[in-house]
Amino acid sequence: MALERAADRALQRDGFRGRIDKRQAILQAAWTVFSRDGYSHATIEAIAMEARVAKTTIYNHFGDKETLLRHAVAADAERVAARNIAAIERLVPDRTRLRAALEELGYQLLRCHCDEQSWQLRRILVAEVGRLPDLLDIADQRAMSRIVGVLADRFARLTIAGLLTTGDPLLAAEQFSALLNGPADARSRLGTRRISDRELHALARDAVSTFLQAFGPPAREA
Amino acid sequence: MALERAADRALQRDGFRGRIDKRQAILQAAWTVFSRDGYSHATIEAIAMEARVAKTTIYNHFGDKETLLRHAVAADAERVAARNIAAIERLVPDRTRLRAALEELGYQLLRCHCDEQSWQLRRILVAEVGRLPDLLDIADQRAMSRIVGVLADRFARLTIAGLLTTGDPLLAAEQFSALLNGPADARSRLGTRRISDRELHALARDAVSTFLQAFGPPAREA
Amino acid sequence: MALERAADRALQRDGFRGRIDKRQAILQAAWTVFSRDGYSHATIEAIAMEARVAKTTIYNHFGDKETLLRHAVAADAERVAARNIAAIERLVPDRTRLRAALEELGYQLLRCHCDEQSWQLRRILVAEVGRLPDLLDIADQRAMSRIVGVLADRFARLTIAGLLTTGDPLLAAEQFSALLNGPADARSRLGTRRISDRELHALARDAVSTFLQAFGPPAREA
Amino acid sequence: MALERAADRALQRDGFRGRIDKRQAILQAAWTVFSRDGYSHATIEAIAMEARVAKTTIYNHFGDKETLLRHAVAADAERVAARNIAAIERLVPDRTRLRAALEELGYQLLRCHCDEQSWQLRRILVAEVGRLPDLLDIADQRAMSRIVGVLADRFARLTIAGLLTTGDPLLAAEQFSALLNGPADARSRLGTRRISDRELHALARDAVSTFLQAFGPPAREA
DNA sequence: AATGAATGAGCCTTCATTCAT
DNA sequence: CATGAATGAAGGCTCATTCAT
Repeated sequence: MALERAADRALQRDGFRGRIDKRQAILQAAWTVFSRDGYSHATIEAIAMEARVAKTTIYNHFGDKETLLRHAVAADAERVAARNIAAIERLVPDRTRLRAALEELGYQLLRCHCDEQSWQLRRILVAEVGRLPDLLDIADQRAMSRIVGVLADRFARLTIAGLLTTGDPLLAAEQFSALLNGPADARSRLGTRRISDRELHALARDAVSTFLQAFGPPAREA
Repeated sequence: MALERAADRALQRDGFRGRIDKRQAILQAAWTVFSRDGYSHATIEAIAMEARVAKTTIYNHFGDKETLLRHAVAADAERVAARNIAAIERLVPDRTRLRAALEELGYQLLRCHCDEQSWQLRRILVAEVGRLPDLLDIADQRAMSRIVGVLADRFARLTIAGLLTTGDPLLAAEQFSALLNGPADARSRLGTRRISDRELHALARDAVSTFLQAFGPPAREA
Repeated sequence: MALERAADRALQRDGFRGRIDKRQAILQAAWTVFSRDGYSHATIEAIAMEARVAKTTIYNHFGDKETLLRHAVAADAERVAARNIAAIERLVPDRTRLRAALEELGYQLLRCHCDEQSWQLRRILVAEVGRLPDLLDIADQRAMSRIVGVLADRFARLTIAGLLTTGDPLLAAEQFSALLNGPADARSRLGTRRISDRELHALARDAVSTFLQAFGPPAREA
Repeated sequence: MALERAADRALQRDGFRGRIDKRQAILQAAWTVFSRDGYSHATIEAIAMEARVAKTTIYNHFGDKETLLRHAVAADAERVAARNIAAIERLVPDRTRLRAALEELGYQLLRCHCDEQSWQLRRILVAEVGRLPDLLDIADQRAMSRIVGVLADRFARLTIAGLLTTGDPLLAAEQFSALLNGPADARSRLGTRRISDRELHALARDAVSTFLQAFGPPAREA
């Protein structure tokens, strides 16, 4: 809400040093610091320095640390969602190379999932969900739910097109995600270890393989 | 190591400045507080009060907050692992009701997974893995790895018995877990919402269903 | 360096959470407390109270206790040096009453040396030089060295004027100081006991007497 | 006082590991730690470890930290005094090489004065004299006063023997010490820097030179 | 709206000291 | 007497937050 107010004056004058918009700078800096240090260890001062802004300015814009976190999380969730959805929407229903297409999609989703930024978002969510439960709402409605939703849509269309056999596209979408992310989480040691591209491809292949045996096209694919 | 020293005097009277088993009391209290408040928000003082002990006593036993966390995590991981493994080992290879048995196993694992204690352990791990990477090692080697390992063993036996078709039992175990936990995580809103028993059963059924289509017995079971 | 920033607003009103010149107030309070209690026994809280300032303000200005000590020592060394040098510069080369003039100088230097403030500075230096060796540099270059240097200059001029016979004016200055301070230190029990003015005069006389026999004017004074 | 009680049983039985006497071990350890870390930074625990003794044992023997310090200081003062006095007593009244003998004495006294242990004793005295004034009495009556006293005696004898001209041997002794130690203190940066033997000899020569011009034999020695 | 200075609450940790055996 | 465990009282330092300009 307050997030937009600033956008309007994003182009206004502003004395000295060229600057995009303080509010934006703060949000970026906040995310940088929050995701680097975790919410509790992050300090407003660090964020202020990163944003080249006085501490008080942050308070003027966001009121307090929690609110700042909420805004930062919202912004990041948006970014994360955008990347995931873009990947999903590249999935074309092509009868002849369904498996390849799904594998490519799986790979792309895994890349998003294993990205540092994604991990950091999840880390903060998990860490703070006890104290700040609404954080999850924010992130969920901007990223998680939307992503699975879009994926389910795709699967529904593929089902209609006779390429998949999903009684419940949403369930299929959830399981597709789970088959991708579950093993990846284990292998990346909660995002601590980088997973090579080759490994990612392998993970995608395994997931798709299982997925297709359960939800593959009606007749063939025994 | 030093963890056992205390056990010896576990039976003493309580005396004035009693001693029963302070170490154990501290460990329990630590876990209570850590998992309730998160590592950073937890204070040694709160733990001391919870354990009915002087703050310094904690330092005498564990040195510092981090070390205390490590010990507490280790202890809890042990508990979590025990419960999971017990559930797995109850899985009997019975040809006629394989599906029912797997569903029961899935349900039990889900109950473990969705248990508050489990969630708290995971929360702390995820939250602090950046700053304290060895925490993951501790938990992984005491719980996560062991659990998947035992599960894989089971699947291997079932494969040999001709009840499953798993080329790579470890992969099967990972995917089985993923199919269970992934959807559960989403539905429980990262452990924030309790999932009803009925829901858990449903989740188990869905997971097993997909699982069996991929890894079911060779001939039958279309 | 940062020491001056505050000077600029030295004239402001006092306001509610006044500001007059906190930095200066802190420095003074710090010296009061440090020299009263010694570095280790002094607490930041005591200093804060003495300066009527919040503890944090001290940290904002000086970063930590050590740095605060360094600044306080520097400030005090400056004061001590000023007094000593002023005394030395009052020494006029007068042929007829050289002895009287030297005795007066000796007396003045002893007064400086035996002053509480001087003793406190020395106490802290000696006590902490092990842990904080650079303290000595600070004090030395602001007080000790300068003082002996100025004294040596004076003696050099007197030598040129034929009033003294100092092959090495610096040595003469050092020995002059030593003859004054050494006995004074013993008599004052490391600054614990006040020495009466009569005693100080006597000490000066003894020192000058010995000094002149070694460095007195060329011809006479066998 | 309590110091002697233990000495009596120094040879008694004592269970286990061969040991000289716990009390003695504690005293040594105390001095080691006190002089290494300074009184405030020294911890009873460190002393206990150094002495291979339980903390409580220290309390059994000495009651509290201050008392322990007093005893340790007393013991060390004794040691320091012994070394100094030994040096002084080696001074023989020899007409033909008085200067050489004095220089040798000066050199020996400087070595004592500049010794680490001496500095540490002085450091602690100076640091704590405010809070624990009786420390000075202890050290003074066991070391400082005795040393100057013995030196004054020597000078008195030399005066009677016609080798020196000291109206007040005590003054002469004090000034002799001052001429030695004053410059040495400056050059050693309060005991921080080691002074080479050559330098020490030079310092002794300078001191003796001035000293003899003031207190040399009656007629000769211009 | 932006800033520099100041604040108060609190946290981790240390240490001299005391119990109970 | 010696010991291991436990304690209470601080102390240094950090941080979110607020004034006053």
